[in-house]
Amino acid sequence: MTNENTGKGRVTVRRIAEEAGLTIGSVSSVLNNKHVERRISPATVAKVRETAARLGYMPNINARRLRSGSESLNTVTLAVITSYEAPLTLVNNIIKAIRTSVDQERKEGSPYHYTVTIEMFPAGDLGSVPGLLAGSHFNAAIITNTTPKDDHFLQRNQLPYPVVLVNRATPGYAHVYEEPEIGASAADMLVDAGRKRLAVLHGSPVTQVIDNRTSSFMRQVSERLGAPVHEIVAGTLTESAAAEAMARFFDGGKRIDGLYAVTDGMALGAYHAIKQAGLTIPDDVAVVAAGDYNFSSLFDPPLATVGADPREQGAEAVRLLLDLIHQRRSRKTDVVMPGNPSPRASVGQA
Amino acid sequence: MTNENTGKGRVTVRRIAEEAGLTIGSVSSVLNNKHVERRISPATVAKVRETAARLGYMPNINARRLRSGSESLNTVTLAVITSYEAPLTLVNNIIKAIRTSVDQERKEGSPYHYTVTIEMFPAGDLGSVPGLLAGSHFNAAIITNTTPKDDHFLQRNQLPYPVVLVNRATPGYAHVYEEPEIGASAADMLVDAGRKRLAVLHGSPVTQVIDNRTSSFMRQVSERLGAPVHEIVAGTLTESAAAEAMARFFDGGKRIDGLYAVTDGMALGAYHAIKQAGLTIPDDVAVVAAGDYNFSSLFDPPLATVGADPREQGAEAVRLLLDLIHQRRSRKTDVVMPGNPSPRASVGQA
DNA sequence: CGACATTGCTAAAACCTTTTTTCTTTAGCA
DNA sequence: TGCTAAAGAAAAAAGGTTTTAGCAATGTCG
Repeated sequence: MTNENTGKGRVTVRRIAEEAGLTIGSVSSVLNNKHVERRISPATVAKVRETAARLGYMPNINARRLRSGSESLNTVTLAVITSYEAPLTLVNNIIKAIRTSVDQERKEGSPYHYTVTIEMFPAGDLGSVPGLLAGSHFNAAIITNTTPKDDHFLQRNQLPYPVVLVNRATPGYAHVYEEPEIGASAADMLVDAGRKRLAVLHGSPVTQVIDNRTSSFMRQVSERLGAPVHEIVAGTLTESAAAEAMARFFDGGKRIDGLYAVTDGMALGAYHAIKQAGLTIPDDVAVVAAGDYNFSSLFDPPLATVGADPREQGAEAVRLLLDLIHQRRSRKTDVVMPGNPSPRASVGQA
Repeated sequence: MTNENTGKGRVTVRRIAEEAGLTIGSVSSVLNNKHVERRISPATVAKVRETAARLGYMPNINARRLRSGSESLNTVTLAVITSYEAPLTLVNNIIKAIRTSVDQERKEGSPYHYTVTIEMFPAGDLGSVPGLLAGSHFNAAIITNTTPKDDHFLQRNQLPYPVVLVNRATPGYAHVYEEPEIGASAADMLVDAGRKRLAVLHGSPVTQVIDNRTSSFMRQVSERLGAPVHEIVAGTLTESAAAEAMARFFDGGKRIDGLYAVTDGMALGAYHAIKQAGLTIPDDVAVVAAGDYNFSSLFDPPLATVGADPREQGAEAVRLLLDLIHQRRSRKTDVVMPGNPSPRASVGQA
């Protein structure tokens, strides 16, 4: 049984009321299971239920929340906005950080309720997020995994609500971003370990963060070695795409002794391809990656990383956003996350 | 500058209007940047802006969405509900599946707009999710990572809107769950490889899925070997907790030749501990895990898994939910995901 | 048999916005 | 001066829902 609502717009309580020959109020009482206290007769209850089911009634959540409860008065809607293609690990950390902070506030007696929504956009098309410009869908947002194109969009259109960008700095917004020189630190690790023939492994989408990691690495290598860097480009930022790209690279007969992967997930893929090619880490190829996961120390051999702790980064972004929302201007408006180098066995360090 | 709203309830446009000696309509025009077309004087614009900023105005999103746009008429709010403690990998897959399905529908001319919200609850306290019983916050939900306690809650309180449980089957709900016998398949893999001294590695929270994986493994081992199974319990379901628990186990002088990890992330932790202990995989210890990630084939050695593809599982849950929402009853109401065994090197198979 | 409850429903207010319509002032011009 | 036009702001309507107050008919009881 498909619903019988034939094109006359969405089914509302009013529509049900008309159809059933009743008042909006009575219908509402039944639909909210208040028919006992409101003394609605069983026959009426049945009729309303039947009609609602037949028409495929779906309540308008906005109207419902608007009307009911002082609770709605203090509801703040937060959006986490990310591109489709990017890995969700950072988003996870942000979501968890939001829920943690919010619960904390709650315990401290804040009257606010928070709702968290997720919006995704095709990389480069941030503008397609509904309600983004008007602010009609949320009160504040954390935006991440943007491409340079998206950042330009943000610069052209100043969003009229509190926003924290987890990304490269963009004028006019609060932001949290990892120290830009982590690619350089990675280069240092490899060069200091005596490696000469280096490669960088990256892929699409080329978000600002990825671009940053890549370019600072290449710049530093060029500065210290004066040698070119192999650029190995995977189709996506996934582990398996990384493995494939590396395998292709080795099949091409190319040889390197040091590799920088822009995410540690990609490094895992690279590990596999390297071992597959009969090479050892770090003796034949030293590997270092930017750290997104928190378990790269469990790789075999433990993976050297340089990078900001993504959990800390998520927490910092949320802290910033809540400060903006509550107009606590005492706090700073942007945060650079230090990229702690963790030299580990994959570059020959204990 | 903290906002000056002193406890008189939330700041609304009305409040701003009073404070500024204007009408609601004028205030609204300014706040929506319509002051040019609506011919509001610059002085008034400034006054409104100043007042809004001073009071810390935050628009009521529900009221805004209710009023503006036919778009709001066809908005469906979907919730993804999960426990805090559980890993978000399944949730990721669900979110991505939602966005994909929804875009697909969109292209096919569906008039609906979808909003996705995330709700989290402390494991065992599903009831604390706001709006859960009344359905006042969303039109439909996918609920996952529940504990047995949560499932009882769901059974006692039938939720008055479409719900898909990603979990063990619960009467009265549509559900997607992985084939219950995957623990048994894992046991078979280990026993068939000639392993006799087996252990299972799990941790909190003990969701239905985890419980299922564990108990079917133990049952099958007991049936086939008649021998007891070591139960190694990690603090959480994370990689590092798994590594620690395994290290403790080995430190206790215990010896095993086969291990079943309830998630492949935990298997990664176990790998590390096993190698740390000077043992090799699979010669000394064969390892098999239930597959949550999609890169376990890149582990060293490639990890044997039995498990449902989490991407497929997410997609299936979303398909089910949309069917329920649109009352397409032709489709089935529950789905059992087959647990495809992937024997790999970690159990001595190519 | 009149006061009073109970039943089952209707009517209307309220939630907070946005948008459209209407009204009042002021300015411009002949 | 008398009229029109423009500017600026007020007023009202609309959006879907829940809840409160109330009304008419019927039943109960002293």
